[in-house]
Amino acid sequence: MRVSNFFISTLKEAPAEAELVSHKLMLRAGLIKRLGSGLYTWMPLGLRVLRKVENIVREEMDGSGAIELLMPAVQPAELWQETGRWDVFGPQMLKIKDRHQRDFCFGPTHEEVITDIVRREVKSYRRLPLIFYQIQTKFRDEIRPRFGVMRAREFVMKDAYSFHTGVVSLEETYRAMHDAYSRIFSRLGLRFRAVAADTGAIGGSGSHEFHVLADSGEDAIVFCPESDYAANIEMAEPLRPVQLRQTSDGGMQKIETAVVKTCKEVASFLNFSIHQTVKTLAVIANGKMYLLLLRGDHHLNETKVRKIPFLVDFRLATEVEILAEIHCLPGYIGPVDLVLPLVADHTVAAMSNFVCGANEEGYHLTNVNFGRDVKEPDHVFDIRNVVAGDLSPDGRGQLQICRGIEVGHIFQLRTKYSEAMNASYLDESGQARLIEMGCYGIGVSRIVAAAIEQSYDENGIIFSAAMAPFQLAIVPIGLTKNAEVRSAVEALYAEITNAGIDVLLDDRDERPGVMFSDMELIGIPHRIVIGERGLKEGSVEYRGRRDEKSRIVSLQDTIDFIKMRIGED
RNA sequence: CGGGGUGUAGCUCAGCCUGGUAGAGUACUGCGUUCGGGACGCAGGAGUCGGAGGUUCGAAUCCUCUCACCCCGACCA
Repeated sequence: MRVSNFFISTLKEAPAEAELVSHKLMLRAGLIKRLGSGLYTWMPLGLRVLRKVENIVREEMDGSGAIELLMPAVQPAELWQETGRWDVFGPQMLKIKDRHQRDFCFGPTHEEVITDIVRREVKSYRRLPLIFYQIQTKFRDEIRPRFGVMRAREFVMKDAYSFHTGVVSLEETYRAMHDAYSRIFSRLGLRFRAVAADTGAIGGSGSHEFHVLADSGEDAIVFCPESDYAANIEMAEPLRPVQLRQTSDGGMQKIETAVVKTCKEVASFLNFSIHQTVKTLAVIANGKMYLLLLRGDHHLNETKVRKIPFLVDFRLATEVEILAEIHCLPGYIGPVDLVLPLVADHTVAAMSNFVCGANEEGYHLTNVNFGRDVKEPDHVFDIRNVVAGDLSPDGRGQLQICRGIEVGHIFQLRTKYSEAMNASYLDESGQARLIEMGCYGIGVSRIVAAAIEQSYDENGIIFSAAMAPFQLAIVPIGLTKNAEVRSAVEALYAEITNAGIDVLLDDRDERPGVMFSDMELIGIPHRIVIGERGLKEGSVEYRGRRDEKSRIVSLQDTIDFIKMRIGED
């Protein structure tokens, strides 16, 4: 491709709207253009990158036995009403009406449509298992779209759905998808990690998220360097404490702490470690108040709490409710002398001689012990987020936490949709059975942003060979003025094109600095410079995008050298 | 949805406080000089100052409303 026949539009300065590195670079390199909040045009250069990602995804899906189809982006409301998700999905779903005032949505996902297809098409166990997938534009009306295509409202997703006669077959395909995803992200040159994930309302037995590792990631992921344990922070469980309580001789004491409220403040005010403080959260579930007990430095994990049967619909109590029930302001609540049910985190249940609120404004209690000063917790659960240093649940080391960008998610759906939509097959004995299902998503457009987030320098994007819009840039010096340069460039360009290498020839009449900067900004992995100076010696210059310096290559060897360099990617 | 901020040329921004003919850099067009890391000179095109209403002889500037965009938050006492 010649630049003169293509379209590149780079910017020296990033538009003010962009915050994240990848967002800035994608705009500066002219990969994307913003149309509205969370709506982006993929410019020709960006589209090439997107297509490379799509094709790798497609190859690996095809190679895993998945069959591509393409479903409509616009879906009738009736299907969503069947599964109850028309209301459940909420404001994230873009609902639209046609001219007859019939309800539709712009598909945020396609479980309903594909299940509808399969229930009509598949009647016999002989047709199963089946895996369908598509690569398609989705729309989710995000609360706050941000970071360019990272969290856009309209985005490209690969979504796959599998159908099975039983769990064994489902688990087999689930593993095959897990492996395919690992191959996809490896081929794309990404540093990633698969982590156990919460199945949420969908339920089912298994779910994994695939995260590209990046400090700017929106998700916290927990892993154990000593073992292969890795989980989303929603899911990760610390090993339960085994140490026994050691009740001291000293009795409980009430101490004036005045305006000091948070555990951190109280700990430093009383000169205790924050590890000796307990914070008490008043929550309401089913119209009843409960007290959740956490160690001062720990954070409540809402997902875990909602898995406790009587706290499924919990919410934090309001100040008014707390005043009515405990007669004290938030900040000074404690479990002592209250009849409310106590739900303690495992860590708290093993604590002794701790500090907590005195249920009186301006006062806290020290040296508090379960069984002596306060009743034993009514319930003990894991209700907190793990922190770095917690022991891994497999007992094989300390957990660490890092940031990730979720680019893939696989689910064992089981029969949630087949049941709601009555998708069944006849087994060998002629009996109707529900189809077991799995679903598997990849955020194709998000991958582009995530990859940049993971690989850039002060000059711009550094694309892996697999994702780069072009493999090689040819930058001629003096193309229009020097006939020798022109003929050498044309000859090499023809040769490289014939060799099937994706090459971009910068045939603009620009100064060299402009061309160098642009080719670096857009992240092309390899570059050849041809100028009068080198041609006199019968040589050209080569430089890899990550290289410190150029190296001289003889003109005759150029094609072989390039093939070799690209082959190393 | 709550809080904060910003809307002036394709992009980055000044001008607004203290009302008086709309600016710079960059990008773009033409000519010339340059030509191995985002050149220089001269000339030029380009903005109903987000929109509506109001105050005023006069509004980018003051007031009211509205829209868009960005950031933070949306339960962690």
